[in-house]
Amino acid sequence: MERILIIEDELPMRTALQDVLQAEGYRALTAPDGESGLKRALAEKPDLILLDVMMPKLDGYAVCAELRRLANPVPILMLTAKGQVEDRVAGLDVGADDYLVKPFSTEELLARVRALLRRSQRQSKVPTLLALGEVRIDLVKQTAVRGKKTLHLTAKEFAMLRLMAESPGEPVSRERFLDAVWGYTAFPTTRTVDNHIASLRSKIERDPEQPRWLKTVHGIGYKLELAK
Amino acid sequence: MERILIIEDELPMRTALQDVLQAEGYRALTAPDGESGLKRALAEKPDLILLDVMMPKLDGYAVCAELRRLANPVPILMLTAKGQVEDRVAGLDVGADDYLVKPFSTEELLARVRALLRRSQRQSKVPTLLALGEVRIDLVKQTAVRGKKTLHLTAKEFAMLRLMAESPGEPVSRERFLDAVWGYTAFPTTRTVDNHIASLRSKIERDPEQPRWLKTVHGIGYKLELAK
DNA sequence: TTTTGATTTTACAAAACCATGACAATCATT
DNA sequence: AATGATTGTCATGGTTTTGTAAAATCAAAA
Repeated sequence: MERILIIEDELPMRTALQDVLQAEGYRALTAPDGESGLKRALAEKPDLILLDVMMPKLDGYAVCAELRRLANPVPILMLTAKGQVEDRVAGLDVGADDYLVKPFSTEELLARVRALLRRSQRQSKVPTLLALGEVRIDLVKQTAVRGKKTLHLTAKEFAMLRLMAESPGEPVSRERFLDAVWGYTAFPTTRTVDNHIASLRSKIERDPEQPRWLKTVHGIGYKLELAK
Repeated sequence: MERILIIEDELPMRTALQDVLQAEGYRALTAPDGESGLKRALAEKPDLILLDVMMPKLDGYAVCAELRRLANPVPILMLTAKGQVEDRVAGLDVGADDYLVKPFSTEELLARVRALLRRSQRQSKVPTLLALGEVRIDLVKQTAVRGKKTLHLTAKEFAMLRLMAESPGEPVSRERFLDAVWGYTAFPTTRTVDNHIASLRSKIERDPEQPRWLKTVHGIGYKLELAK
């Protein structure tokens, strides 16, 4: 699940943003001023930054400018006080990706957050086509076929495959499955992961009891073994 | 690399636009007024023009009108001052392709720039005509027929089809529908999307209960399956 | 204003999917 | 081989998601 850093000095606002984002399933990190925010941004590499303009010590422009000076491409959504044109120009100048003028609605915030995250996701490079014997899986279109017969996998199953495909051959722990696939707002037991794995195997393995691709790593979790 | 001509008299705005576009990997050309802008447009044949409305000498409308009079098909994105409705109408009247009301966000700007560039690129490659069995849909003219009978689709329905047709076979989430079709300032429920899909199906599917083209992707959203 | 059509909301049933716990099988270690 | 821990599997009940009709709302045109 995506991690979003909130840099905002006013406590009520900070808390409100945190709540909204967490309720939506994002992991929210916070910093109460520009200085610590900058540090945190560099240390934790969030997927997105919500950045207040008006702050003591280092203001939003300065944080943004410094991140860009360090060639950090993290998407930045600036939160500015009432629409002043200079604000906007200054924001664009220092490299913010989008702007939101206070007061704004929760929905509008979330829509912009989604849009920015989507944009940066599109640039990531995960293999989208898996070839497992005569089974072909398209992780983008979310389709799977065995020869000519289409296999029906569920959204969770695709998400699990996607996670394993990110690091082929490397074991993925049940905890990691839960964090990445289920997010931070749902808490099933690790047993649930096993069930989904079993279901996946019954669909993509020729002999589910002797899996060729979806291997168990005893004491750890599971891994996806690509052609070899 | 696409070349974008910025015709804008205010220096800070011009510079900001230039920076944003260059950061995004476009080549940005500039002109400080309508007269030189028009010359430059004709001389350098940019792939897109950002055109401010309010300018000394030749204003944006005049530039746009003149280009069109010369049968120049370059995509034009008009930049208009805050909420003057006449601006919009007038802009589209003289042949602009899209318009953006100041103040706007970087993300909005880039989204429209991308959309316009995509559209002009696609005009040669991907047909704007969808063939779904005996149903034919023209996404540009916004017309649809089943055999000889014309089907009446609404604006929202065309917009949804267009979004899905951009990435045939790939699932489009309800959030993405809402963000892309409804925008960042209107927030219907995700249920609304379903209703529009149902309506679309009833019009374009032979058997809406067993859709051949407009498929559900459980847990995600919908996708448009083109001929296979 | 009234009309008309589009859009959104609401509500509920149906379908698809998921989580859980029990127990069996397997594994790693002694 | 015995033991304790881990994993596989199944049935079951519950939850979420989706389809769709009907009502409410909205907006533009007449």
